[in-house]
Amino acid sequence: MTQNPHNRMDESLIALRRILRATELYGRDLAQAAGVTPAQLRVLQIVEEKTDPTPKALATQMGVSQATVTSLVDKLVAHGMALRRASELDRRQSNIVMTDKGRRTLEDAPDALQQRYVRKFVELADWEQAQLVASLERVADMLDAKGLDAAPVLATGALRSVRKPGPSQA
Amino acid sequence: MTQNPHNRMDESLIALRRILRATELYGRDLAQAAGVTPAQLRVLQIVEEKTDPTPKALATQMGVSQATVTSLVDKLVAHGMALRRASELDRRQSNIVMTDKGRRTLEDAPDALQQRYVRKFVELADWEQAQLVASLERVADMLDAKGLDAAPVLATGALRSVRKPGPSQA
DNA sequence: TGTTTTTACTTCGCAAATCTAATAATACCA
DNA sequence: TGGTATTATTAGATTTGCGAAGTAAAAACA
Repeated sequence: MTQNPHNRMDESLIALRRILRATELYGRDLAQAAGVTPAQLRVLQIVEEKTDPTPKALATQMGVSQATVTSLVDKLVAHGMALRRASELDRRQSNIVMTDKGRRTLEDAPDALQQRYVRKFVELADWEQAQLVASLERVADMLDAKGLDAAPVLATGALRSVRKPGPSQA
Repeated sequence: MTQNPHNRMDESLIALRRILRATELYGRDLAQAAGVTPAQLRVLQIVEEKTDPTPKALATQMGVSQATVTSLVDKLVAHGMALRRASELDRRQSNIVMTDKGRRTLEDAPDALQQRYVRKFVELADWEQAQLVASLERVADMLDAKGLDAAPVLATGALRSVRKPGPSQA
């Protein structure tokens, strides 16, 4: 019965790749619908969560350089979704503040991938949910995604353009 | 006992995000070590798998435009890892052929993420492996990564630079 | 056969995400 | 006070990726 271990290994890798790919593709659509790119959306999410963080804090949380944060924030500011407020405590710093428009974007945006997943997740039986969580955490550990305090939000944030995928798409 | 469903939802999303993130970060290191970027590496993998595919085939498989493939192949050719061979059957087409150097790169490269995962995977008990596969496939289905015939290879291929992450990295 | 359409690939220009390095302002420490 | 460290931005470079336009070859059609 039990199939050989090699098959299983491949199967798990394929499933992982599918997950990665799905997230990537959804990220594009999501960004397209919301008018912001995945990376920008991630900034909004963190701004919401941490309440007016500094660029430094954003960089740390996202695991990117400060220069990258500067450019992402630039775009959000240009879109009127966030603004920079000079810190009074430390004048080197600034705080990124979300505007109403930013908040609206954030509310509308994450629906694509996340809602779909959430919807299906809640349909699962109790034990199935538990099983899934256990498995996912196990895989995450195996991949050694050290203790990043990841927010409960899906969003690759590694995509480039905001357009539709390619021609192909079998 | 059974915790509330909201927690579990969050936990699963967090685990997913960790998986995504780990893959992304490993992709960078991997590419750095191998001298090719994740996207380029993916091309090499497909070239190996499908044996001298056309740019068109690569584009389809990867889900990107032909223009993108052209530029990726350009880089591999520049690195001496692949070359274009004019097709004799259809002179509009060309075949991407891997060089020895390309093959060597491919052999050395995937060790980072994949080996780590593989190593841990094989250590698992039989039933655990089965469980993991089932869970991953379930999640992939939930995310609706439609029938992409993903190769059993991990590689985000959505990263930009080849350098180390940012400064931070809590 | 000759014309039209389709297909394959490349070139070009552009946008986004990132990085490194440099710079300016400020904070902290001794 | 002077030197060092931190914060943010700017500048410049890469890489992935797209679409549009162009070219060449093959296929379809009349």
